[in-house]
Amino acid sequence: MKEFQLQKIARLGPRGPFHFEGTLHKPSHFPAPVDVFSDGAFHFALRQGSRTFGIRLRPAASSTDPLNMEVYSDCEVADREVDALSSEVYFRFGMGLDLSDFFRLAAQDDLLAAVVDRWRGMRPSCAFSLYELLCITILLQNTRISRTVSMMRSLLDCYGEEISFAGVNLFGFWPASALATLDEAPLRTLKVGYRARSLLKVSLFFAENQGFESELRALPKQEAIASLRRIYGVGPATASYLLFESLKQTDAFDHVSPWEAKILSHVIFGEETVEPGVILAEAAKRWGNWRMLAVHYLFEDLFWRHKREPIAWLGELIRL
DNA sequence: CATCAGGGCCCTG
DNA sequence: CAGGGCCCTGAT
Repeated sequence: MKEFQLQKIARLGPRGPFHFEGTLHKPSHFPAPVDVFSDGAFHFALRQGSRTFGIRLRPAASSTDPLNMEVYSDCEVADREVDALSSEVYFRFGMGLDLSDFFRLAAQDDLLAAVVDRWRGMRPSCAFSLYELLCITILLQNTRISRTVSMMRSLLDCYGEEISFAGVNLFGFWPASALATLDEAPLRTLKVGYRARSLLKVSLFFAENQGFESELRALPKQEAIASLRRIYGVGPATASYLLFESLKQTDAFDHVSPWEAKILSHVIFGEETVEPGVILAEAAKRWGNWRMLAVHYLFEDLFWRHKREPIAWLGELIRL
C-alpha cells in the first residue's frame, strides 16, 4: 500500500448552489472500497495518465462558496497538474451545471418542491472515469448487490492500487490497459462469470481509444448513446447510467429497469406496479429535459429517508 | 438438500 | 422482435 501526503490545495467554485453531501454521499450507490465519506469529507483516487492521486473534497461554509480540493501523492505535484485535476473534478461532480431552470420547475411541482427544498444543489456526480463506471455497471448486470460488491473486491485486490491518505485507505481502479491484455481465464477465477468477456472487450476498447471520454462529453445525447452502444456489453440500461452519472445528461431517462419502475410506481403514483411506458411518459410530461435529474432527486431523497428510518416497501425491493 | 430469480446483454431464429 | 443462454450466490 502506498502512503500519500498532502501536496496541494485548490479551490473549486461550482456554478450556483452546491449541496455537498447530496452530491458526494449517495446512499443509493453500492458500497465498495473505492471512495470514503468521513468527517464530512469525500475521498477517492483519481487517475490522470499513469499517475494516481488521492483527492479529498471538503465543503465550504455556505452552499455558494467554493469547495476545497486537497491533492495527495507520494511525490511533488506541479501547478499545471493541479489545474488538470481541478477541471476534471469540476466536471465529474457536475459543478458546471446551471440548475436555475430546474429549481424553477421544481418549485411548481407538488412532488418535487419539498424534495428539492431539502436537496437544493445536489448534482449528478460520479467520482470515477467513464471506463471505471462502465466496469461497475458491468458488475451490476444481472445480479444482486452483494455479489457485485464481492466481484468488485476481488478485482480491486488483484488489479487495483491501494493507497492511504488523510487517514483513510481506499483503492484506485486499474488502468484499462492492465486488463486489456489478459485472457478470460484469470478473470473467471474471480467469479465474475460471463462478465469476464465484457470487461476484457471494454478494457481493450478504452486502452485503444484514450480520448473517447472527452469526445463523448462533447457529443449530443443521441450520438453519445449510439457511441456507447457500440461497445460490447453496453445495453440500454448501462447506457442510461453512463449518460447521467458520467456525462451529466439531465434528460437521460428514456429507459427504466424493472426494479426502478417498482420504486417509481410507489413514489410517483402511490401504486405497486405501473407500466414502464406510463412512468416514462409521465416523467417526460412533468419534467421535460430535467426528467432524469428529477428522478434522481426523488431517489436520493427516498434512500436517505430510508436510511434514517426504514421504509417497509422499499426495504422489500432493495434487500441486498 | 434443490430450486430459482436477480439493479442485462448478446446472439439466434 | 422474442426468447434462450450466460455464471454464481443467497433466499426460500
